[in-house]
Amino acid sequence: MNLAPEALPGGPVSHAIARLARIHQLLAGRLLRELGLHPSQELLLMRLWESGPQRQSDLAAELGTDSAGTTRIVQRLEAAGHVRRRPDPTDRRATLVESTPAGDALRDGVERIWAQLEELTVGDMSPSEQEAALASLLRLEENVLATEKGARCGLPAARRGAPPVVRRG
Amino acid sequence: MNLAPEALPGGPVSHAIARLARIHQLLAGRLLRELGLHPSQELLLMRLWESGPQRQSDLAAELGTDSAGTTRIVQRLEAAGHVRRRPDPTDRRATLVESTPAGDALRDGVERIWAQLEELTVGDMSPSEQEAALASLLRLEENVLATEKGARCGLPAARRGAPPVVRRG
DNA sequence: GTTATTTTGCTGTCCAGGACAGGAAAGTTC
DNA sequence: GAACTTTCCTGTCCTGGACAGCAAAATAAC
Repeated sequence: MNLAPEALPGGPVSHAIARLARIHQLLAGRLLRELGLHPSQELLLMRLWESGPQRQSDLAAELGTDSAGTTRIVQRLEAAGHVRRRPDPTDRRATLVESTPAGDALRDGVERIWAQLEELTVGDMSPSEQEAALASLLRLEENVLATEKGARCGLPAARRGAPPVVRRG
Repeated sequence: MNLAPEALPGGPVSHAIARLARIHQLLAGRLLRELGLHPSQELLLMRLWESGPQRQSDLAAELGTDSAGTTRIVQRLEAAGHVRRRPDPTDRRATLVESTPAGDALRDGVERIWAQLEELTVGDMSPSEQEAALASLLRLEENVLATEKGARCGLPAARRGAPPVVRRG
């Protein structure tokens, strides 16, 4: 735990991640709006396309939100006809969420958006540069994920005695 | 404009960015909550600490939000006493936003959070790995930023004839 | 078998924030 | 002086995060 190893000439990596995160999500969100999808809605749909019907609790875990938030995202997608719910035959508490044909119809558009984003992001980089960037990103993701999941080790368990200072604007 | 160069074995870089962005912002947001700051509030404060008093329009540009959103973020920070506004002597339309002593007092905590985040994110990486990751991140940020600013060239100018499909949950 | 506990999902509430429309005031251009 | 632009504000609508509370179903304990 070397808390201040040595300063990198380009600033902390976390700052670079944060800046890239913000700008990338901004851009992705704008592109996605063409399809009438909000980022969380698109993310949920992508999980369904990748892994088939999912229980809401699993979707919630993957989205990083609680069950309440997931419920509403699913409700909106359902109202739009992109998603359908059916009871889980093995557990009558649970509901399985699956993409409808109308939802599947969005897939081409979504993939086009991602291809566009990919071109804008790494279009001018050589294959080896792209691979290096990808390797770094995966490594960073792994680390953050380990913290997020395992957690409780180095983390001060945020949200304990944290007074909400800035409220009620 | 080679739109589909070759598939990388680890998936598109954009997907990796999106995943890292989401998980990193989630983690950063949780840590920040200890200080009672929301991500945008903290970002705005950091800009003030870095560059001194700023006009709201400049802050809006840096945050990527419009003037309305910036107004409210500033209002909340002002209500909490972290920020003060004073008229710009050179332009009576504009207001300069600056950090108050109470706002400055948050700086140590914020930097502690970032150091913690840095340790969790790159703590197990060698200096050369960190430098490589940073270089990749800066390169990606540069590309996305170029799209975001210059824009209008390859971008279909999102939000033109984009029907909001999923609403009114 | 009955009771307690946990899991799962829903609703309500509060808040932050993104986007849009509209408007007032100050500055700029003609 | 008139027209236009910039800067900021307000109001409105929507999404989403977080929390509390609740009902139904499943599981564990007795």
